[in-house]
Order: sequence, then structure tokens, then C-alpha cells
Amino acid sequence: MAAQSVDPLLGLYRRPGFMIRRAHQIATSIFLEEAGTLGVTTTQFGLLSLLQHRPELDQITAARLLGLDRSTAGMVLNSLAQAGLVERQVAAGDKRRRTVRLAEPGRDLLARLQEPAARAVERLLAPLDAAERPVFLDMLQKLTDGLNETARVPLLGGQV
Amino acid sequence: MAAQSVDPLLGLYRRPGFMIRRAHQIATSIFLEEAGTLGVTTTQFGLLSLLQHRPELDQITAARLLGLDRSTAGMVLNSLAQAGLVERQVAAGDKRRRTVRLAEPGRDLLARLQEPAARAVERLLAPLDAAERPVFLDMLQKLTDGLNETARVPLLGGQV
DNA sequence: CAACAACCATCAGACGTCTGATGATATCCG
DNA sequence: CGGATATCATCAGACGTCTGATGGTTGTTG
Repeated sequence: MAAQSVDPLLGLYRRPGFMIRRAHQIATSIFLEEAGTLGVTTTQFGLLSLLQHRPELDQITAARLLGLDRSTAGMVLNSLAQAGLVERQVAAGDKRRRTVRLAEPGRDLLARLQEPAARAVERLLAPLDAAERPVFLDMLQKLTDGLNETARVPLLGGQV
Repeated sequence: MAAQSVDPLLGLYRRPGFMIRRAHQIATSIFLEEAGTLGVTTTQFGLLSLLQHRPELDQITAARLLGLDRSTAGMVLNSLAQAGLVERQVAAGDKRRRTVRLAEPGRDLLARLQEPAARAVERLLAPLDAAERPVFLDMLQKLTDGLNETARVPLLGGQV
């Protein structure tokens, strides 16, 4: 009979949480590589992309649309503002809110990020063949959608 | 004709990197919830589990087996040591290395974590039906394995 | 043997992430 | 109108994550 070389570590490696963490780690580093000298992180890219589709958001709404914490969104937007990529101002009529919108440099940067972002997606999905990709993405979406309410920071969804 | 309500945000939400980040966020929070008062994070759990299967590791090897950065592993192991869950000592014969192994409290904690960890996995995969789960996990593994060398911190694998 | 290269642990610095607290503002309702 | 409640932004603190730098140790090699 074959040498029973079942490595007990495989049980750990096969844990979904472990693999998801690993996939996340790889995905962010691929994006960082592709973005290269542009020096943009995945979170910053997400925020910039969001503002492209939803100009004039307050920070809280932006956070909820991306599934980010209020503090996290505030911190990242702060650094984006310091870099001149977004502009913030107190909302007219509600002094609690700070309205955020893309500044011109942010719009330019976003345009230059389209190619790298597409390459990052391509590299990330490279191990899966063409038939598997939509299946994988569907399952991933099913999983995240199904657990949306479970998360402390549920996604707001398409509506605003 | 149907109202063409294609939300441009869906392009963002459909990005694999976005969904993976979301899945990771949900997975860690589910684990945290299930671990409850035991106060253990996924990374800590990973290190403790690793030490169960591989007693007597140095920090660098432990890091490589989990795909962690040397600094990260050192920091987490430091907090585990302060909590009395692991013991560290300078390796005999090589003063550069610090040997790590499970302390008795760590072993106990790990035992008490088995149930919560199993529940966390169950909750995480709940949105997928029984037939989909192995498919999803296989694809996830295929993706992470295929990109292992790409990652700045490649997994060492089962050997060692 | 002595210089150099490789390796380990740790620290400093940066970013993302979350919770909980605080202060300012709005809104609701008695 | 005015106090209780909601909400927003921000700060403090904690953890994980990475890179790059530093110091100590080992091993190799001229």
C-alpha cells in the first residue's frame, strides 16, 4: 500500500479562512505591483473608483458602499485629500457631513490606473481557466452576498 | 423595454479583488464572533495550530509555513508568548534562532477552539450548498497555489 | 584565521482595519 | 422651545501586514 503521507498541515491549509486570507494577501500584492510607481493601494483605488460613479458623497455613505469602517474610510480619504486626489468640504445644510469628490488629479490618476487594474485582475485569475472564472466569481459573490448581514459592516448595495 | 438599471457600481463590486477582500473581512469577523470570549484572532489561531503539528519551530520557519511576514510572525508570537500560550527560547546550537513551542495553556486553548473554529467554517460556507463547497474550495486552492510564487511571501508547503 | 556573505530577530515606519470614546450638529418629540 | 436621541467626523488604542534598516550569529572561503 502507498505510504500514507497525509500531512496534518494540509488540514490547516485547506481551511477556507486560511485560503481566503492567502488569496487576499496575493491579490493586494499583485495590485500593488501592477500599480507600480503610481503608489495606489486597493483601498484607495476602491474609494477613487467609487467617487467616479458617485460624485458628492459623505464619508459615511462612501464607507457603507465599500463595506469599510467609518474610521478607515475617514483615514484613507484624509490621505487622499492630502495628496490632492479628492476634495472635502462641509456639506451645505448639514455641518456634520463632509462632502467628498474627485479632484482633477484624482480623475487623471484613475484613468492611468485602468490598465494596471485590468492586468491585476488578469493575473489574479490566471490559474483558473476561462470556464472556471465565472463559476468562481459567482460562488464568491454568492458567499459574500449571503453573509452580508453577518458582517459588522454590511454593504449598502447598489442603491444609495 | 425593461428599465436599464445597470448600476455602474456593479463593475466595482464584481471585481475579484473586491470580493476577496470582502470575503476575508467577513471570515475574520465570523471567526472572532465564534471564538468569543476566548479572544483569539485568525492569525493567532493559525500559529497555534501550526505549532500543534510542528512543535519546535523557529519564527522564520513558522512564518514561511503560514505565508506570513517575518515581522508579523515575530510580533504575533511575541503577544502569544506574553499571554503564556507559547514559550520561546534561544535555539541550542544557533543563537540566532528562537525556538517556539506550545505551552500548556496554549494547548488547552487550542482544544477549546476546535468547536468555535468548526462553527466558523460552517457559517462561512453556509451560503454555498453542499455540492458547491468542494468546487469552491478547489478553485480557491488552485488560485492560491498557482500564484504562490507570485506572492512576496510564498508558502513553504507541506515539507520541512 | 579573518573577512565576507547569509541568516535570524527586532525595530521603525507606513497602511488598513476594527471598536469605543468624544465633540459637534441635527432631528424628534414632549 | 428645549431636552433626549441620532448621526457625523475624528481620535485613541489595538491588531495584522508589509518593507527596509540594524545588530548579532553562523558559515564559508580565501
